[in-house]
Amino acid sequence: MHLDEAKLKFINSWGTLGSQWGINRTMSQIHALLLVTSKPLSAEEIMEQLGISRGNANMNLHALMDWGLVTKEFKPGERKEYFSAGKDMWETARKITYERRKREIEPILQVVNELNKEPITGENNEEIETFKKTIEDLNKFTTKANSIVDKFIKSDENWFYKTLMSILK
Amino acid sequence: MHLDEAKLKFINSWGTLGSQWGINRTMSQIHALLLVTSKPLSAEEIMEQLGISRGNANMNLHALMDWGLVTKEFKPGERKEYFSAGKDMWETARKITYERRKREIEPILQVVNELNKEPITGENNEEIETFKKTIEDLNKFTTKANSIVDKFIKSDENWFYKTLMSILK
DNA sequence: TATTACTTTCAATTTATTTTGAAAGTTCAG
DNA sequence: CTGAACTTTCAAAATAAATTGAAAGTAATA
Repeated sequence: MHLDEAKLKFINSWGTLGSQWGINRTMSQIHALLLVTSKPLSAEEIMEQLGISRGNANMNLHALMDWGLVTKEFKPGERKEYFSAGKDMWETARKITYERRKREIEPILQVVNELNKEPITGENNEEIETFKKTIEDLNKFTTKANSIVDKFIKSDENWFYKTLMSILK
Repeated sequence: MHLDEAKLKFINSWGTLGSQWGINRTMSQIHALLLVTSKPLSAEEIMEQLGISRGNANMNLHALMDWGLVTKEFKPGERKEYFSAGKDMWETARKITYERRKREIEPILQVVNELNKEPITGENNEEIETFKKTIEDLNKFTTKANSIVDKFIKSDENWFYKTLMSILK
């Protein structure tokens, strides 16, 4: 398969996946494009290669920089900004995990913690019990999941692979 | 806080979260409602409590049954269908993980495996190398992640907590 | 200061997703 | 078979999210 075709295939798949993750398609596509391109690209080049507008490119490049997945670079003597994606998969995964935790786990913990503390009043005792039990279980589970993810985010690659091996054995 | 208020708060938060996960809001809300209700509810009751249409309730109840999070029940002598959510958080998490893996990890693996096998042709060797390296790394990483998740899905609760403790220590 | 070479913003448009509700379908009791 | 009690379907409407592109903003240089 020719490189251009392969790149395109990768970019499109990554884009589709992103959207199934609640990440917008263009953002993932830009990321994919930068991942498989050896040299930094300018906004122009990205717009052209993906066929998107300037505004769209700009917004999503900024989102990618917020996530820490893409960095801005300058070429000496040039005014234009160039962008490139970190190529270390381990770091990339960590950063994505960090952002997803922020959006997916932390909000659960917040609500569930709050509801878990508060005393619940009402007439129907069975309902109250069910409610309290559900919230309590959810709280326990989420807290554990959060710790694991946290450990992962803070860990280094070697620790991860070592631990992983011991789990999978 | 009164039970009704607490339930509402939980249902709304769970709904918002769902949507940040790429799961539709109503689906999560129905799930939340059933999670905190001790007795099975009919479609009517769900429609009424969440203020949604019959079609919407029906579609999302089916989605929840597809995920294995909700089951249909019949009351003796009644024609109506009643629905309730499994209350075991461990099982619930496993089922959600299973579905998410299907949508999030498997498609990456498929594309990346395919691209990894195929020889890449083209003029620019540096670009080809970058491409191959990225795909290869991604393949390794995703394969590992997939194994872990798989292990989690197939494991039982005790194994999980034990392993977890050893990781978190 | 004015010009040039860019980047950023955002209201308007387009596209995608969700929701509705009425009609069609099903099942069962009589 | 018929009607009642329900469930399912799906085209149309509503809502939400992403995208555009032109105008406004910024910063360096002459």
